[in-house]
Amino acid sequence: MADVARHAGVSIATVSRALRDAAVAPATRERVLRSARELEYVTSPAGSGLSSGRTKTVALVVPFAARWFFSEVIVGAETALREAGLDMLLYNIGRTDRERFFATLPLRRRVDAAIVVASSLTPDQQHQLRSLGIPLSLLGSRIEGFPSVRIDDEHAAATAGRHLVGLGHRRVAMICGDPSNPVGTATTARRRAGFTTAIEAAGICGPEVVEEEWGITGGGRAMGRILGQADLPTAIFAESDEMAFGAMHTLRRAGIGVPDRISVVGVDDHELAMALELTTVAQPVKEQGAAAARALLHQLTDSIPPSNYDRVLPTRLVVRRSSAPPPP
Amino acid sequence: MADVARHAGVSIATVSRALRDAAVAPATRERVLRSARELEYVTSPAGSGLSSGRTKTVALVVPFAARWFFSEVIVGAETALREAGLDMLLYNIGRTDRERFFATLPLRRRVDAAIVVASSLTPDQQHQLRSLGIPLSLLGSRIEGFPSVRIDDEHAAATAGRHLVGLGHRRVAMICGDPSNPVGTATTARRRAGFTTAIEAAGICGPEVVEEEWGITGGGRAMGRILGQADLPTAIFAESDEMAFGAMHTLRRAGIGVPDRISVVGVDDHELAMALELTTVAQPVKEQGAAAARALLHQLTDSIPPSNYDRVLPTRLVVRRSSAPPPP
DNA sequence: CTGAAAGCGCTTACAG
DNA sequence: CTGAAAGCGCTTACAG
Repeated sequence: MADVARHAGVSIATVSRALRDAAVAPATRERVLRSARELEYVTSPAGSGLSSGRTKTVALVVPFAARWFFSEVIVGAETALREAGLDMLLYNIGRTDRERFFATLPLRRRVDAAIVVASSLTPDQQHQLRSLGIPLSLLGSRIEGFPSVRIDDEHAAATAGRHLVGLGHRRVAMICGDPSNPVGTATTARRRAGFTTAIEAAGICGPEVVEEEWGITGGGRAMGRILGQADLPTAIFAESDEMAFGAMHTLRRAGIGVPDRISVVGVDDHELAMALELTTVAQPVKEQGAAAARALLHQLTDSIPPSNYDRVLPTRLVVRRSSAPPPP
Repeated sequence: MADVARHAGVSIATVSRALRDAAVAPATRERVLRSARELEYVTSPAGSGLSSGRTKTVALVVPFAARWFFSEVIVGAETALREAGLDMLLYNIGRTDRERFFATLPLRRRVDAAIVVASSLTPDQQHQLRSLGIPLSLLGSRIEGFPSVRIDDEHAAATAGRHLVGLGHRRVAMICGDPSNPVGTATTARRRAGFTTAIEAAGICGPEVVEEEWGITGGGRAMGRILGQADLPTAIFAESDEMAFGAMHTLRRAGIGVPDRISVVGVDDHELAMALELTTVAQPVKEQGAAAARALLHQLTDSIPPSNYDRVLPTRLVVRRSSAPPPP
C-alpha cells in the first residue's frame, strides 16, 4: 500500500480511501486505482481486518456436506456471498464433532456473520451461537431470536399426504430418519406431524411410521421392515427423496411393482427423482442458501438485526409415475 | 491478550509463546493457559496473521460443488484440514466465473495454501496459480510442477472395458460429458482413451462415443441418441455413474432390459449405484480430498515443495446386476 | 479533499 | 526462560 501511495504521489490514507468508496477527488481516485493496478496491489485481509474489525468472511455450518440438500445449500450460499465480495468458510460439522465445535466455536473473531444449517439446536448451542455477537441466519428451521430461511415442512408433508389420500389410498406408511440422531430431528418431527394430520383429516387412521438411519440404505431397510409385516400399505411417504430411493430399491428387489402395488412419494426433488420417476414435494434448496446469505448481507450493511426475519419458501408437488391409485 | 498477560502476571510476548509451542517454563505456560481459559481468550486471526504472515486457512477450489464427486472431495478435505486446525475457504468456481476467478485470484494474501480440483488447467491458469507463491495441490489430474492426487483414469476405464469384453460384448458404446465445456475435458479424454484401448485390444473395433452435457439428464439424452440408431450396442460404458443413471432411465422408459439386452457400467460408485444395481469402477473420493489436504500440510510444515508428489489412489471394479453377458 | 498519526492484536528477532 | 520494542498492513478519527 505504501508502494501504491508513493507511485500515485498521495498518502496511504488516501490510497485506503480510494480503494474503497470513501470520499476522494475523482482525479485522485483515478490515479490511485491506476497505480494499484500497475503494481498489482491486493489489499491484505489481515491488515484490513485488524484495523477495521471486519473480516469480509462468512461461515457456513452444515451437518452433512455431501448430502444432496446441503450440497445445494452450499452452492446457493457460496454464489450469493461471492457475488457480494465475501469469502465463505465451510464447516462440515456432523454428529461427531458437533459438541466440540459449539464449545470452542472456531468462528470467534474469524467471521463477520454465519449461516447455520440445522433443523434443531439445543438451548446451549443457541446460547453459544448468540454469544458470538455476529449476525446469524438459520436455515432449515425456525428458532426464536434467529432470522431464518426454510420451507414449511408440515405443509410439504401434508401435501404429500393429501395427494395419496386423493388417489384413494387408505393404508399408508411413512419412512423417517433415525430420531436418535439429534441432527435433523425437528425436520423429521414436523414432516411426520404434517403427514399424519393430513392422513387423519381424511378419516384414515394414522400412518405407521418406520424409523431407520437417514439415507438411501436406511430407506431400503425401513421398506424391508414394512414388507415383513402381514398387512402391507398401498403407499409410502418418505421423509426425503434419498430415503424414497432406498425404499424403491427394496421394492424392486422384492418384485413389488411401483406404483402398481405400492406408491412412493418423497420430499426434495433431488436431481435423480426425475430419472427414477419419483413423485415428490419439491423444495427450492439453492434458493434457501441464497436467501440465507442475503439475510446476512442485509444485517451486515443495514446493521439492523432482523431477529424476526422468517422467510418461508414455497414447495410444490411434482407428480411422476411412482404414485397412482391403489390396486383394487 | 494484554488482559491475559496482566491476569497471568507476564508479558504479552510470553502469552503469545505459551499459547503456541514456543519455549516457555512449564509453570509459566500453565499459568498463562489457565488465565486464557478463565478470560475465554481467543487469538485474533487478523492480529496473528498480520504479524506472522500465516492465515491458518486453506482454499478449496471446485468447479461444481453439488455434484457427487466434488461434494465428497469437500467432505474429505474439510475433515482433514479441520483436524489440523486449519479453516477452509470454499470457492465454487464453475464454468461461468472461472476466468474472472483466475484473473483476480481472490486467494491472494488470503490463504496459506490451496487445493485445486480440476481435470485441466490452461497454461495461463497454471501460471496464475503458481504466481500465488503458496503450496498447492491439484486433485483429479496430473500437471507438471503441481503436487497431485488422483486416480488412474485410463486404467479405471480400461477395467470397465475388459469387464465388458470378458462378458462377451462385441458392440459397445461410451457416453461422455460434453467436451465443449472446458472443465473436465482431460478426465473425459483419459477415460475415453483407456476404454477404447481396452476394447481394441480385444480385437473389437473402437466404441462409438456419444457426447452430451455432463450429468443425469445428459446421460439420458446420450442414451436416447444411441437408441435412435439401427445397430444397437449390447453394452454402454458411461464416464460417470451419474451419466449411467441417466442412461438407465432412458433404457427403462424405452422398455429395454438392463442387463438382458444392454449392459451398463459407470465410474465412481456413487451412493445410489448400489440402489440402482449399477456395475461401476469405484474410486475413493473422500480419500482423495483428504490426501490432497495432507499433501498441503506436509508442504506447510516441512516447507519442502514436493512438486513431484503424485499420489495415485486405487480403483476397483464393483460388479452388480447392470452388467451381464450380451443376449445370444 | 487530504495527510499525519494512532492503533487494531499479534509475532519475533534482540537483549538479557 | 522472559521482556521491551519494532513492525506486520491496514483504517479511521482528527486536523486542516
